[in-house]
Amino acid sequence: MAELRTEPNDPSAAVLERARARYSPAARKVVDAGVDLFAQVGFLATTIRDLTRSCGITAPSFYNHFESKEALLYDIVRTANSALEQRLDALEVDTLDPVDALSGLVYGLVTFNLTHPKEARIANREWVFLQPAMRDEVSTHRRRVRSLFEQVLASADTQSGLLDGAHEAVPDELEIRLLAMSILNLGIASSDWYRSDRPLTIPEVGNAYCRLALRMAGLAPPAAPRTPSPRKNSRPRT
Amino acid sequence: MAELRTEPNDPSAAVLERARARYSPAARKVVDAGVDLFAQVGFLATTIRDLTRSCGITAPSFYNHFESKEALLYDIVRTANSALEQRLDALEVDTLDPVDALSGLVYGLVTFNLTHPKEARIANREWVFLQPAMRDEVSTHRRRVRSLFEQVLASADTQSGLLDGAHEAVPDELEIRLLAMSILNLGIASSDWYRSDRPLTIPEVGNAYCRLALRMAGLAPPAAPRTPSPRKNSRPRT
DNA sequence: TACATACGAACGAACGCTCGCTCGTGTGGC
DNA sequence: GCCACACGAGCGAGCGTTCGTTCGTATGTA
Repeated sequence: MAELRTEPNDPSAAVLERARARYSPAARKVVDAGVDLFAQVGFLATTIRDLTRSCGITAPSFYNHFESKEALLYDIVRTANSALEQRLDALEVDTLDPVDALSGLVYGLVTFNLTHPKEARIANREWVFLQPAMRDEVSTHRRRVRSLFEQVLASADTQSGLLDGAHEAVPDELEIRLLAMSILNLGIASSDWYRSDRPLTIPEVGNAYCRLALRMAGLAPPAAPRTPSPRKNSRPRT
Repeated sequence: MAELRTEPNDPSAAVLERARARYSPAARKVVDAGVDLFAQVGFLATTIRDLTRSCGITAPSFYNHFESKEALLYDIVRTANSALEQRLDALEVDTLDPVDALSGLVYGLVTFNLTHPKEARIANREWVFLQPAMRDEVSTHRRRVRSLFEQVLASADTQSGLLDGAHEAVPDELEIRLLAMSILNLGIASSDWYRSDRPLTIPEVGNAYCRLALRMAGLAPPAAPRTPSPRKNSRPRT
């Protein structure tokens, strides 16, 4: 079970904040500007001069804080990735039943992406511009997260046979990977349309995506939704 | 109903091919190189010199065929968009029941993206680098496609009340938009993992995504899948 | 208190390079 | 003879980055 966490609401926010404490105040400004610009116009379209202008220094001063433009991207991506990974690992999904495990993963993923939409966008879309060595490391992290989802979906399948892949030509293993990729993409897409000034709160959207993911996995009835069971403190209900 | 179509399998391939007939052989080579490179490394990371080198001409010769690098991107994006739109419009979804309509849209979207993965990737990811005027036009096309999905999902909801949004704080309209965005993203994601040398054929994947979308919309039972009804010629079953 | 030292952080100037793109010219097939 | 299409040369602009230097402040020592 996962009742050990102390943060009541969003542990990843604390993780992300702590990771940023290692920057000096000046470097922190640079990182913030990088997060803004990389998320808004992309890594390639962002110039050092754009970046430094938006935080009140000149281009050369950038290199007092980071080795290169790419090093800044790497810092941002790695920080976001490990914050998400810590959050999902803390769920200890292998101790939960499939419904709670999948719900927890989706809720954690979606609320992370909505709470830190810029960091999430960069981690999801811009990491491909890193050099192969760094990119491979990032790739490993992403694969680890994906395998969390696949593991839960596989155990949901073997434990209760709820997936309906058997009636088609699609093997279970591929159906599971397809499902995992799709659900992960939901989380990425969520931050594309969500705006914090909308009528929905982040927990509400998180729960909506949980129901959606359960339906996708065949773990929830479509027309007569099951009454939600009492939830862990990490996944508040509305 | 939609029994008027003549192409038995993939009408969008014909549409795309016809659209390319307007290019001279030399220009066609340039377009092909652009499709390859824009899809592989992105519009910004592709240089005119990369592009022309890969099709055997020099950089200046490029401008005998296209006004600018951006004009080439615009051509590619617009062609792909209108091919997809023609394909989905031809379904005449408003004459179908919700299950067939949603299945047809998802099947059309997914098989289009898998048949033309490079064009789809460009149309989905690179169009943002166009100037505002062109981008707005592309935006309109994309909104039109999205509204096709929203319209089908809305009619599915009002006709049969299958969506379970009512039991939560999420209004139906937002639930529908969330669903539409999610299903559209499935199609985009599909071309990220599908490789044609895999054991699955494109129609198989298309049907897998159909079942997934139906589950997402609450239009199919999760554990005991409904036996598929006889299908239109535009959506072959395995 | 007073001075020497060290350091974080900023700067202007400029480097080498590549970008998208243009110009004037050559040339081969209808 | 013409014209579509290729070419080499080269443009101005902007890129990421480096360099040498300065400024202000904190700290340690006498």
